[in-house]
Amino acid sequence: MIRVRFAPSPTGALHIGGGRTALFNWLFARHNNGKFILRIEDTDRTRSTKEAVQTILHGLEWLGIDWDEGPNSDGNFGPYFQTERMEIYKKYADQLIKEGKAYYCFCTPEMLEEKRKLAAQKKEAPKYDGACRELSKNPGGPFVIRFKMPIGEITEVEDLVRGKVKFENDLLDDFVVVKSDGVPTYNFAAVVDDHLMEISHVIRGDDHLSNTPRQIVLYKAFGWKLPAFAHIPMILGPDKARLSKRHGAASVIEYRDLGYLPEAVINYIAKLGWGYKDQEVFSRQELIDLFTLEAVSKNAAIFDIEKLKWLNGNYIRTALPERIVDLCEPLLFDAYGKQDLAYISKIVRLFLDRLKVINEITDLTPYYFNDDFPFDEKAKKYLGSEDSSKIINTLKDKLVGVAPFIKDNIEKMFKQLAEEMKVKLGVIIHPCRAAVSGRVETPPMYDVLEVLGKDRVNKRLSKYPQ
RNA sequence: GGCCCUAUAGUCUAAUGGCUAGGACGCGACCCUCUCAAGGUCGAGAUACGGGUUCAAUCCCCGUUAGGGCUACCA
Repeated sequence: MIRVRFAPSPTGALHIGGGRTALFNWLFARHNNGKFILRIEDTDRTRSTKEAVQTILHGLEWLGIDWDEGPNSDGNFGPYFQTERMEIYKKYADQLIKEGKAYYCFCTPEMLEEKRKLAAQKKEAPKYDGACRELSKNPGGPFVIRFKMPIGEITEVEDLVRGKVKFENDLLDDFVVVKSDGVPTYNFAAVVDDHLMEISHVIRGDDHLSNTPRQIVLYKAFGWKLPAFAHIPMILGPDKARLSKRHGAASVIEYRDLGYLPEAVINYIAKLGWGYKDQEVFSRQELIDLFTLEAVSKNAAIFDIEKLKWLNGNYIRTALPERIVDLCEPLLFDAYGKQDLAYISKIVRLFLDRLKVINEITDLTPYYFNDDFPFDEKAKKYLGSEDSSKIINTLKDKLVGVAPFIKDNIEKMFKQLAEEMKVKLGVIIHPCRAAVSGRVETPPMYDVLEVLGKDRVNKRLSKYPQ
């Protein structure tokens, strides 16, 4: 049975990188008819919050990544919050102590900090010196539990993405497995949980590759079977530094709020570090069908917002128009007040080919809602001259006679007028566009006029000198 | 500092020990056209550097450089 897990620590919203780790795990599980488990690693009690748990859950839900076991959907391997598993960790820590594979360490953080500084000065590896390793007497006071790293051995990580990676145990510390407050550290809790939850494949970020030997050594100490490991490359910002808030929106939910569709975000992050032939656009089912760890790339990828935008525009164009209308509606209400829904629907449909991001809709549409919309400098150039005033006046007179006021009839009228005036269509349309929208860029003029309606159009054209 | 990972255009990637190194975003031009989009056609643009192995290296090996990660009583 394939069992994988996504194990975020709830210290903030679901990050793009976390979202992709979740996605790869989820795709791997779904592809193999396995289970996808969500485990909350909240052992950092100072930084973990309940709110963060909720935002992570919402982020996953928005992406459509559902979990078979985890918060709100219990399986047989819970609890799925690490803070609710404290007795379990204690039991296994005690076992290590009893077997002489771990020991109590009474060094204070201050002492350790001092030693680290000294080592740095002497340009030596800042590594725990094993002071408490063979303590005969208990000096009392607070203590941590350290793992007794087997020295003189090589620990090999067999990674599904990177191949074989070797580490010398001697370079690894006697790392802490239980903190002085009795809470296990990440490396210890993850191993205990992954074993107990029968995780078959550990798929996680590259940043954990260097931690893997520490975990393997624990598996060995317990005599447990190793899971398969797959370390996927990191996502970086444009400056090649680890993607973070500094680079703009870094959390999944922010992309929702910015006007991206979840399927676009899924498609984009799936392609970041994974690919299938020359294909760019994948449905969710295609991703499940085609995803394999073998096709995961080894190199870190830079998050490219432009490509995400392109994909998003793509999905907007292929989505059901009603859905896009629904997404635009609250934004337009917010910007321009409550509006007639049928009117909104007509407007949004004019912009389906023009939106890359849903939220752009408000900036594109002020002239549909206000008569004192802003005027571009370029648009002004089409107005004010004697010629343009004449054109607009003539146009206004002709428009009165167009009935019903629909684009086919409007088009006929424009073409007739152009012929009568012996000018090209553009000569009439450009000033008209400027007058009714204040812009030089709009959807096709006949559509715009129809949607605006005869009254509004007439009113706007009337503003110009007789 | 030590250890580990990575290296194909600005970005994401494909490819084989042997064709003009393929695709996508972005960029430019053109077509379409009432403008902007969308769509279509075309174009510029890459194997980090230096050594090997080989008849032949983007691919295999070594080194350098660059970037990233770990080196916490964070995860």
